[in-house]
Formats: sequence, C-alpha cells, structure tokens
Amino acid sequence: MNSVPTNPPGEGAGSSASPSFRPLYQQIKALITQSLQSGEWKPGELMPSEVELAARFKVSQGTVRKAIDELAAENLVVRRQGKGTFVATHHEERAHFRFLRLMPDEGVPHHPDNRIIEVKRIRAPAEVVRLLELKSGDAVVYIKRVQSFDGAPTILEELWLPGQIFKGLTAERLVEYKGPMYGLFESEFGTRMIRATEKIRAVGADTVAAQYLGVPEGTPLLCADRVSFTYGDRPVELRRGLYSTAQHHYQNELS
Amino acid sequence: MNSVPTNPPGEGAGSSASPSFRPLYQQIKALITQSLQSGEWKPGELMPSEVELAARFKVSQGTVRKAIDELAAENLVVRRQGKGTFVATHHEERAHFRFLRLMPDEGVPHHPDNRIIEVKRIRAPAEVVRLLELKSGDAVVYIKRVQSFDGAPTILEELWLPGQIFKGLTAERLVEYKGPMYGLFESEFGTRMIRATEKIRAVGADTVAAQYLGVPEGTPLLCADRVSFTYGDRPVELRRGLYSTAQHHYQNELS
DNA sequence: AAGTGGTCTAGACCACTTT
DNA sequence: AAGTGGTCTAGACCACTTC
Repeated sequence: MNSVPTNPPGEGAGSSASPSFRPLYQQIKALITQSLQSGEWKPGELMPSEVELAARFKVSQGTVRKAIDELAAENLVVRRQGKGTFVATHHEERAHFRFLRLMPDEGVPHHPDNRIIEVKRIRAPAEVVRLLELKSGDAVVYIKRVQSFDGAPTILEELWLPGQIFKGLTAERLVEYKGPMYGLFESEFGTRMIRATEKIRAVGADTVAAQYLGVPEGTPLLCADRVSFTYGDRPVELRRGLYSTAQHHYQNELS
Repeated sequence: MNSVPTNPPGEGAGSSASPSFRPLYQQIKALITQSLQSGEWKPGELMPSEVELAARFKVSQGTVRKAIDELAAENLVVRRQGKGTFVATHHEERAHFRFLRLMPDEGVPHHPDNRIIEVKRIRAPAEVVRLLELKSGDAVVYIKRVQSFDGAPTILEELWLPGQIFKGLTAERLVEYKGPMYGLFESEFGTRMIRATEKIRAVGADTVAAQYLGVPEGTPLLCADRVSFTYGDRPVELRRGLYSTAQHHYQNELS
C-alpha cells in the first residue's frame, strides 16, 4: 500500500514551499507509472478506478484524473467510459500501426508476412553499445528479417536487443509467434516499448538488400534507424529498417 | 459579443439530451477557434484572460480552461504563466523547427539559406487541383527554391499555393522577406498553417535535382510530399521537397 | 441499480509576471 | 498589490457499461 505523497514540508493540498515545487498530480503520475513498470497491473488489464486510486493516494479524484489524463495522452493507459482504465498493450489493432508508418500508396494498410532470416547472439558492436547504453562486451540478440506485403518483399530489418533482457529469444519463438513483435516482447520478456525515435535517410540498395528486396542494386531505399525506449526512457531496442518505397510511403503527421 | 452556447434543449450547466450531445468545453473551443480564424486576436497577440472568456461565454473558468488546454495541445495558442494566453505564431524560434524535420547528423540545427529559383502563376495541374481541393482551371502560385546549410545545397523544394489566397506573392517579396516562409504567409496573406501530413519516399536524383543539389544523377534522395492545412482543415499548401541525406537526416518521434 | 469515466461548477490557494 | 495561468478540492450530474 502506497502512502501519501508529500511536497517539501507543506501540508495536504495546495500548500508547498517554492523551491523544487512539483505538482501533486505529477507525483501521482510517477507513482502510477511505477506500478505499471513493476507489473502490479499488467498490459491489457483493468486498473483500479479513479475513486480507488484517489483513496489509496489520499488525494482528490480530480488530481488522479489529471495524472491519468497525461498517461493516456502518452499511450501508457487507455480509458474506456463506463468500463474503466486499462493498461495499454501491443496486442491490439490500434497499437499495431503506431510504430509501423509504412503505408501502401493505394488501398488499406494490412499486416505484413514475416520471414526470419537470422537470429544470433553476438557481442554488441560499439555503435550498439553506445545507443543502447550497454557495457562494452555485453551480448545482444541480433535479428534479421524480411517483411512482405501482398507477397512483395518490402522491408529488410535488422534488430539488436540487449541479451540480458532477451534471454531465450530464438528463431523458433519468433517464427511460431503470431502477431506483432512488440507483443512478444511485452508478453514473453516483460519489456514494453512506449516510445521511439527514428532517423531517416535515403540510401542505395547494396548487394544484400537488393537480393532480399528483389530490386536492382543501387535502388533508392528509405533507411530508418530506430531506438525504442521502455519505462524510464531506457533504450531497449535498436532497429535498422530498409524500406522499398515503390508501392509504399512513410506516413507522417506534422502537428 | 458572443452569447451562451447551448446544448440541444437543456439548461445552463451539465444538462443535455442524449442524442448529438456535445460537451460544453468543445463548443467553447469551437467559438475560440472561430475568433482565431476570423482574426479577432492576431498571431502573437495576447488573448483575453480565462476569467474574461468565462464571463463572455457565461461558463465557468474551468470549462474555458479545458477548451484552451486542447488548443494549446494543438499548438494554436501558447500559455505563459503569469502573463496570459497568446495566439501562436510562426515568428518564433520554437515554431521554426516544427515543420522542418531535417536535422544535421552532427551539431546543432540552424536556419537554411534560401535561394529562390522560380516563381510563377500557372493553372493548377490535375494532381494539385485534387490535393488542394481547387476547381479545375484555378490558378496557383508555383515556387521553386533551394535551401543550403553551411553553404551546402541540401533541399530542393517545389510549392503550389492557391492563387486566390496568395495574390501578389512575387519572387521579390520572397527574397526580401527574412525569416520562415510560414511567417510570411501568416503576416502578409492571413493564412496560418496549423497542421500538415507528409508522405516520404526514396527516389533517385534526376538531372535537374542532381544539378541543384550538386550530387551525381541517381543519388538517393528523400522525397517528402507535404499537404499543409489551415483552420477548418482546409488544405492551402502543397510542397514537394527533395532532401540530400548525406549529412542530414529526417528526425521523427514515434509516440 | 450500481459502477465507471466524462463534464461542469465554485471556491481556494499557489507560482509567476507586471505594475 | 493586482492580474495571469496552474493546482487542488468537493460535490453534482451526465453518458456509458454491466449486473
């Protein structure tokens, strides 16, 4: 059972000292995030109601509300009127396309077919050590795969995952698992991706890429370097995707 | 002076009929947006305080607050504690990089040098008619320019703007205007871009692009097709950018 | 009918800025 | 001191879902 959060010295409600002031609702938000991270409520599960949380943290329902509002805006939880608040999960239609921005030029988006090319454990290359904040010499799981839409190979991807976290991740488990990879990571390895950054460039297909994607060598491809983060902004995935943009495009909203 | 918004039949506060229910704060938000669109408060200006708006619309301050909260989240207004709420403008540092996602691989981003290549009025091509929702035969202003970073030409851009709105937009005005183009559009043509969608592909540099960007023909380039919208989701700009990604990348956040 | 999130209000006080 | 946005509370009622 958690107890009352406190501002510097101050009492109950809106009173607090000036320096290092932190709103109550942000403290509540941090406490809820901790519970999400620790797995007290698991992805897909129903969370305690706002009234219950207000009682538990000894604050008003409005304060809990504001905390949850922000968590919902960050896609950590999902609110459903009349039902309750649920922990977000990658096992949902709506989540599948949050990290897959490649859309068909015509027609509706649908799920790709995956073909695993290679899975192995290696010592993390220097670049991977840096981006995933590992220690030199740490092991990583390396994955290489091709994704096809309507039978046309479109994405060639390489992934690097911390070996520490993804112990026991084998080609077999990847192949037999149905659904998005982030769903597997969430369910089987307790690691939920909540945010990512991508750097995108145009490159020419090298021999290997040309072969896997079935295009001539030198064909312009989109190259997306992604770093994904879990709770606490810890980087836990590095991914390099090569996208064939003959019949697809990378869709982005500027707002 | 605006008057009280009303839900179907219901009275003042939270009472309303079930069908076609629309929260009060969304109605207030719509009214405020109208005032923004009509120019009652101009970009960069101070808006009436929450208390004033609450009185004007005859609702509680909390309801106005929630309306403004959403407008701030959509970057239509900017709140500043102790000072007030201001109409957002493209004449600010913070706004400059909201629509410019190309970042240097190393070092800090800075503003490009613009070189206007061509400005002319033409009949809108079919594709432009479609995307800008014009009538066949309507005139558009066509602009072609190159942007350089540190003296290196990096972006070759073509723009198509509705001739109706952008009357009198000449090469001279573009050249003499200092600052971001969206600032010019906002100040001189009363059209504020508030949102855009981009479709990104990898293409090979054609002869023209190769020449302007100083790269060999066939060099892979990022091609970004942008449609920008003003109030009411009206499309008012079409832009095709070719980005040289030798020393830059397109930065994106997935969240 | 009971429980959930969603809206609306009224009032208090805090943090920040300007006068 | 006065005005602004920001936080917090308490209570009422609404819309939606489930029992």
